[in-house]
Amino acid sequence: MIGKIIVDIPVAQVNRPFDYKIPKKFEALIQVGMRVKVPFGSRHLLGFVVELVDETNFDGKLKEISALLDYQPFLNQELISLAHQLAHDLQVFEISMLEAMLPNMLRVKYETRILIHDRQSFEAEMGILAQEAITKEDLEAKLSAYRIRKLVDQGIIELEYHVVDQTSQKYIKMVEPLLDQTGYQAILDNTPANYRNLRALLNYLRDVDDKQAIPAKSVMTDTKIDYQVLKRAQDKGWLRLNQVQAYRDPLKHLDLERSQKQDLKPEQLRAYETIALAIDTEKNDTFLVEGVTGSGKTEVYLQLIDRVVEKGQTALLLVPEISLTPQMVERVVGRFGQGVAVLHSGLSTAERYDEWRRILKHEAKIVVGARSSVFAPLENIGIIIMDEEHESTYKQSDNPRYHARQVAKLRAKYHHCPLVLGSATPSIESRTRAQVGNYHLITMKDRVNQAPLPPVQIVDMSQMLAQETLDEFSPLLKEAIQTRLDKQEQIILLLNRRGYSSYLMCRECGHVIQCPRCDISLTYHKHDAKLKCHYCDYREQVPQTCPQCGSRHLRGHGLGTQKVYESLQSLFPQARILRMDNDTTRRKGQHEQILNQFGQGQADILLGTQMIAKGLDFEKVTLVGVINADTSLNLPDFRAAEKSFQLLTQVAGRTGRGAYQGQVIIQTYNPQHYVLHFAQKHDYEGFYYYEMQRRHMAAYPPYYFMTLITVSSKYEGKALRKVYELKSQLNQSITGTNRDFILLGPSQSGIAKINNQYYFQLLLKYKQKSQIDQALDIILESNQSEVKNGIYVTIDNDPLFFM
DNA sequence: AGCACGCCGACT
DNA sequence: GTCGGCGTGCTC
Repeated sequence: MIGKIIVDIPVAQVNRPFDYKIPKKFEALIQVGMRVKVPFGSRHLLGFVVELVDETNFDGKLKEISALLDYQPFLNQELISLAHQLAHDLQVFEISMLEAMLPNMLRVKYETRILIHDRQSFEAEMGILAQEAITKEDLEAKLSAYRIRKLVDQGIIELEYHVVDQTSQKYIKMVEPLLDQTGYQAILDNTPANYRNLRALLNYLRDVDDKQAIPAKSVMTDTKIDYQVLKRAQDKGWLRLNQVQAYRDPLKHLDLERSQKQDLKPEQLRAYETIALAIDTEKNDTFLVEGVTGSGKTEVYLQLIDRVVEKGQTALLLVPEISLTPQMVERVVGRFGQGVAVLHSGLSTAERYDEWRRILKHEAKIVVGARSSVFAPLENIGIIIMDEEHESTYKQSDNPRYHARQVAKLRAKYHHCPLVLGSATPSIESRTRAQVGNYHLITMKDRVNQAPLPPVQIVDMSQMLAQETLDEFSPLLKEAIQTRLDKQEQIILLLNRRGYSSYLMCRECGHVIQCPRCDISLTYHKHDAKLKCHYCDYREQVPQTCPQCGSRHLRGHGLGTQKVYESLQSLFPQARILRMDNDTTRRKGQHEQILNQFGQGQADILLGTQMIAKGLDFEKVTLVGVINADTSLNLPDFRAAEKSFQLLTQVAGRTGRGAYQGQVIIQTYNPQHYVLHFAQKHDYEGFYYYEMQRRHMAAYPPYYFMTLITVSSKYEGKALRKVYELKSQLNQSITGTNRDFILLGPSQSGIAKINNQYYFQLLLKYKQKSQIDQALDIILESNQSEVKNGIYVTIDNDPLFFM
């Protein structure tokens, strides 16, 4: 028996399976997906079994697997194959993909221990008496590598390589009563009064309601007896003590209020039935559910999951991290009880590991979680649902840069099950797939509570300049705030502060200078007073006056929450204001705490960055104000419009949820911008068609695929040399075979220098991924040698963020 | 990634 | 002859 093993070294040279002999004693136990310890070169490493075969092509002497680290595999065949596929698609090493799938607890540590065989010679060499345990570091500090090797050769010491597994399980002891009420009473009657402890225990056992196992700990505290007494009781045959694996149950504090099925409204019912048909027929269809905020998508999801579970299958519900609020979790757990595993970033590594094990043991049939739970080891999946599918948090921002949607698609295909993508504002890419018929489009236009979407007013802030009142609040917004304060209703104020790069805007006409080639904003570089394009490296001098209206009021734009908070306080001294941004939510749980405070009416105004736009549902909020819509509109990113539209639509959806009529006010220097025009009318479809024209004209996704290649180094010259080298390399290897291909750059990254590293990038636009795959693989491989020179190259297919 | 192996130069 | 410092290439 031969095992094909991927070893734990993320480099190109060993990015393939290695064959190992399986010793007889492991043959019955070993399975694909297990972690094993293997000798590799002169050390021992962790490896993953990816295949078990009978023959090898290797014409050397095979080594043997030295240990199994798991009793059962943590990854099944599906996930092993998925890792292989994704490693290829994402241009990462297979081992990186495998490790990204697993809970961190399954990572191992490597330790080198030193065994001293000839203590006398060793002490003579060291010049001191050897301590009991000497570490490799101690040794290396004292002796040169040459000397150490000599000692090993002479057999004076031996280096022992260990792979240290970190998994731990929590066990608790349970007491299982073996007799019934009369049985215990009978024994009690025959037990003398001086056996105080035994009598206490018998009393306790007699009165236990049902004869289910009870944690030994609670028996002991309730009866004030110790463990020895329980042992004696076991010997007498009164009870049985069991060791049971305990889970660190992250849900145990939740007060589970059983939530009931709600009746579906006609639109919901239609969506439900369409998708249910795919569940029943096990059809791998993708549905894009385009439903306005409040259209009751979640209820549809829950009922679909219910149907899947009834059918004996499992379900995966993906939500953005930020939506994974206690309310959301409660809603799902409340409906399905303990059969739900919840995976979110708030879990400790141990808790995550426990949830993972519950899934493996089929104790959890429904998984709710953020991005990485797309790898949950569910079997026989009947539906995968991805809520808020447009959210950029579904894409991992560092290697492996997978998008949960891409993974979900592969898994749904494997399981022959439907994939449901839900959003009020679908990503342009997904909406396009629906347009061309790859996805089934299901639209939900009605709000469940029949409330109309709130009216949106747009305020032109450039008018403010004339009035010499350069503060952040227009008269209209001020007045609207005052009205709500008087009526004791609540207000949400959005301060748009995404992105770190600055741009230049005319404060009189709102004009922002664009790249003539790329149709995105130019970025303002202070140090050399230039405007630069981050896609194609177009540059120009910063103009003195606005090219559109001639005004001299050109400014970089950016407002801090603190500053706005202070203005707000001085304008409305009586108002109770809560601030929510990265500073005030850094600590765990602060985010929820602020929301709870606001929900309980402990504040009048919630002022915050994008994070307040998501998923809040507060009935008394009747005013939403967007203080500066421009920031996100002018990001140097071709998706700036799309992101802005999503943000504005989302934040507008925070009002008018209850019985009260809502109102939305958006302040901007660009009142004529098409995004605002469509956002005002809550017109996603209109926005979609307009945006598609723009993408078409400027050759952006979904008309072209994009890949971003970033080169970084401590030395500017090295990075520059490399990036030009890559450019000519790419031009050579691709242009010949495929003319439908655009290579932009090199350009400086938005933040040219972070952590003393210089960043440069190339942007590839192309029509067919297969035609650039090879070129990218070559880059990945050659890049290996460059790491030694301090040059780093990263490849990001379909980048969501441009620095 | 580590580590062995081999070649070279420096120093007892 | 002994030691240490690199560049190269391999790991089932």
